Amino acid sequence: MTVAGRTKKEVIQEFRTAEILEAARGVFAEKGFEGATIDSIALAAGVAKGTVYLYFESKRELFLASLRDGVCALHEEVAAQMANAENCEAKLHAFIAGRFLYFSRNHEFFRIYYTEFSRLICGTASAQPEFQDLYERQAALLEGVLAQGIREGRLREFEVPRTARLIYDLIRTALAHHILHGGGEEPGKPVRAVFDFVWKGIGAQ
Amino acid sequence: MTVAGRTKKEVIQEFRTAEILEAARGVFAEKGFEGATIDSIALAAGVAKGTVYLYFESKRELFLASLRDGVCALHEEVAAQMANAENCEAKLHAFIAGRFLYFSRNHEFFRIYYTEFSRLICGTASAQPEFQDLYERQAALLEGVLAQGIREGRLREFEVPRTARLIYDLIRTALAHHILHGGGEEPGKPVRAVFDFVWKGIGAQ
DNA sequence: GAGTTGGTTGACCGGGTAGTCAGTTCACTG
DNA sequence: CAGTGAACTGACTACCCGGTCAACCAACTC
Repeated sequence: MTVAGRTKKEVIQEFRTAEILEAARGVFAEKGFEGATIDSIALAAGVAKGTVYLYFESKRELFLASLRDGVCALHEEVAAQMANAENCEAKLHAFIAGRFLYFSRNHEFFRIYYTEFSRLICGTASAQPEFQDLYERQAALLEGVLAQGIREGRLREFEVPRTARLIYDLIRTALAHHILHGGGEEPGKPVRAVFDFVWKGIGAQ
Repeated sequence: MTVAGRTKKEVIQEFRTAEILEAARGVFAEKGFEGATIDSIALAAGVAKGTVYLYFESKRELFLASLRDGVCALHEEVAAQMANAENCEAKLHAFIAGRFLYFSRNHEFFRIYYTEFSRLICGTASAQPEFQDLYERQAALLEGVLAQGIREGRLREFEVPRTARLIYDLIRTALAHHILHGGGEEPGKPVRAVFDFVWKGIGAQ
């Protein structure tokens, strides 16, 4: 029997998968990859440990799935907002503000995102190659804006890839402080601080 | 019997401590805290596992010791160089260049430093409270320069603590790329890139 | 060279967890 | 309502690793 083009089996699978993924996100966020146990994820999802292994091959695979999920959503949301912006200043602002907005709505995912990117830089990521891509897609978004800005004379001349990385990492760490220590401060202030810092630097005039 | 005011016992203890610490630094750098095992550290140091526990209370304590060591040396070196600089621009430059120089000479320590600071931000540090201090001492160094610069009209007005953190983290991530992916590029270039970015921002003029 | 002292060793213990699989449940079918 | 099998369970295995400690040297003393 099928409903709306999906068999019962598919519906159940989808439901369980989502249920386990959500639990995993919470536990991984709280405990980190090593600290999280499959038992605790199963408990949080309200299923037995064995069930987790019916839907995900291994702990690592489960972790990756929850990471991929979140990063793809982030990328799409930010890319859409940037597409709406007209000039490079607005696009850069959208890049920053979009991230702050997304993670304000996805607090717990931020911990996973942050630690995994730190590890990526360090070469100790659980997900080296699978994840390098996701990083580069985002960096490309930013590099495009910077290159455009220089062509248009709106930005001074600098090495684009290096600077894109600086900005990218700057946003990530600013986000870390906002999300993890910001005590619910609304994102307008840090967004402005980051944008001003990037745009104007700290020098007078 | 004593030689140069130190008993034989003290000499041996000092030697062993240094030997184990150095091995630990290498292994922690390569594998991270969880990935490193006391067995492998002992092997690298050329002693038995039990011996490690004669000189350090626990794995955690050993990790902390290797961390403290390096961070204190870094702090002193940078503080000294900043003291030599005259105006706030030179001091800021010394803060950046000093770090690049120190870690160019202490590659493997950087991995430990970097991951532990990332974790500190995340609240998953192995060394939360002991380490917060070290962070704050460094941040204070930077905040002092910024406050001075604003008073003197050399810097535009901004929130000092927030901006100090931005700069601090910016340097850390730039260092990460330089040390871990830079392929031995000499540090002059990234130092200039970071300094210019901080001082002038990316906007034209 | 027997005795003493103190640094060193590595087999062992206990606790913890990723992953497995034989057994159970239960919705659905004929 | 008996039969079937897909979904689920959780006790169990195999392994790993931090930390301990009784036994083992080796240097030094008398």
